[in-house]
Amino acid sequence: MATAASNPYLSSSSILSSGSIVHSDTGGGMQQGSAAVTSVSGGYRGDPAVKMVQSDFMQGAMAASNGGHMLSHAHQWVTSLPHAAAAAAAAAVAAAEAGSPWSSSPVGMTGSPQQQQDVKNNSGRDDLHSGTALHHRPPHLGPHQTHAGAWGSTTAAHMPSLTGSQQQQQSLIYSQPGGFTVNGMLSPPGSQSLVHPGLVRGDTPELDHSSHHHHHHHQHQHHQQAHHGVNSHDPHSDEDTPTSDDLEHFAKQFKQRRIKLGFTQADVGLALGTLYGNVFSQTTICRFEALQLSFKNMCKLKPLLNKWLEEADSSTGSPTSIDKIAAQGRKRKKRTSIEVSVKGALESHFLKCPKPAAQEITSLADNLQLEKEVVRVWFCNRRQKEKRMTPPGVPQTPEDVYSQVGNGHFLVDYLKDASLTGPSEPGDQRVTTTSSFHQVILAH
DNA sequence: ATGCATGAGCG
DNA sequence: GCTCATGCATA
Repeated sequence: MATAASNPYLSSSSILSSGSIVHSDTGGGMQQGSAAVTSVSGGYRGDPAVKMVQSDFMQGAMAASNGGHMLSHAHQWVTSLPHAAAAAAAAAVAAAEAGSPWSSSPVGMTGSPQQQQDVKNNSGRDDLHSGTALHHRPPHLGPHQTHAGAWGSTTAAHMPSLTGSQQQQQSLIYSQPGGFTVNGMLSPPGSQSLVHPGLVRGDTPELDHSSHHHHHHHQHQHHQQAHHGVNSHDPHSDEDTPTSDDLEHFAKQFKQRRIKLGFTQADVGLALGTLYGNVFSQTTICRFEALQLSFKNMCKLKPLLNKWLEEADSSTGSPTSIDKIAAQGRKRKKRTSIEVSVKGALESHFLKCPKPAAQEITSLADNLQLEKEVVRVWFCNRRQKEKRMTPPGVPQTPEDVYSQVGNGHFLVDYLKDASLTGPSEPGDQRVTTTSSFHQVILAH
């Protein structure tokens, strides 16, 4: 079933029987002549070996260098227009529930009844501490360090300097809307009597991570540190603002510990919620470990994860009741799957112009037969991707594989360039930086 | 692990 | 409409 290509944000129109239909789409993996929206193949469900392909990046790069496609596909679904058929199912589901477009729907949803169990369910971990225990009871909690708002303020104070012109931040402070956990127990939204949000959050992770400072990094002396560059900053920035190396190291270590302890990324994300009231998804944890977040974001999460780490290995066996977080409510647009060939085209355009004007997007969308919105979002995501710490397609351990690229820490440098660009930076320099990076990759 | 999507802020 | 943080859905 094609996704609602012609009807993105659904119209509350048709009323279908719901669930079943929608399911056939994703579940069966069957598509009837949909265009770009269709998923290409269903190949390897669970084969870890094959999954690493950085198709997107590589393809794009190659396409660009070759001057087009690297693969000449016989299939040209791109041409077939999904239009009509598409929307039906999606619309139906939503319609059934509420008036609002993406209203939640207990039944149909987009096709996946389950939340997003990820890999975790299969991991041996479940067996270990079955049912219970993803969360460890914090041995200490309320008592110490009760700097209400310390988190936000502290962070806020430093961030601006390193973020430069564009990484304006928004939410440095989180407040947990629903239930949060105090001792590893989930408190219902209404009955969080024991501790008030402020207290929980007052647990400034910031200080935490610094106190936990591990042995320091190694070589690397090239360049300045990732942050303080343009701004008058305190020399000891090492304390509060981690360097790229710090982050890299931490991330690596974190992952290792996590695995050692038998937790999945999802577990951690959930635990963070119970510890701080900030739940994160497997995705985010994963990206953190892979350094695929912005420098700033990495800095923000580090303290939290560090805290979790401490909790995790300190409380060897004090499992507490576990809980699954509440389901999320709203409806989401069906994920559009873009054809490789189309991606290639988008990539080429991106290389030429990372920031196409609205009109250009429109024409592009027209040519590729994609929704304008899809194209727009694609570019947004693509740009965002450029800004991440670790460029796609790069092995996690540069030293091992691409050591020739200077000092093996080229990523760090890349990072610095990216997140450092002073206040006066237009913000497109990253592209330049990355471009050279691309070439480096291609060279191999 | 990652692609496409959502939404809050900020012009 | 962009940037950013974040995540559902998927490969």
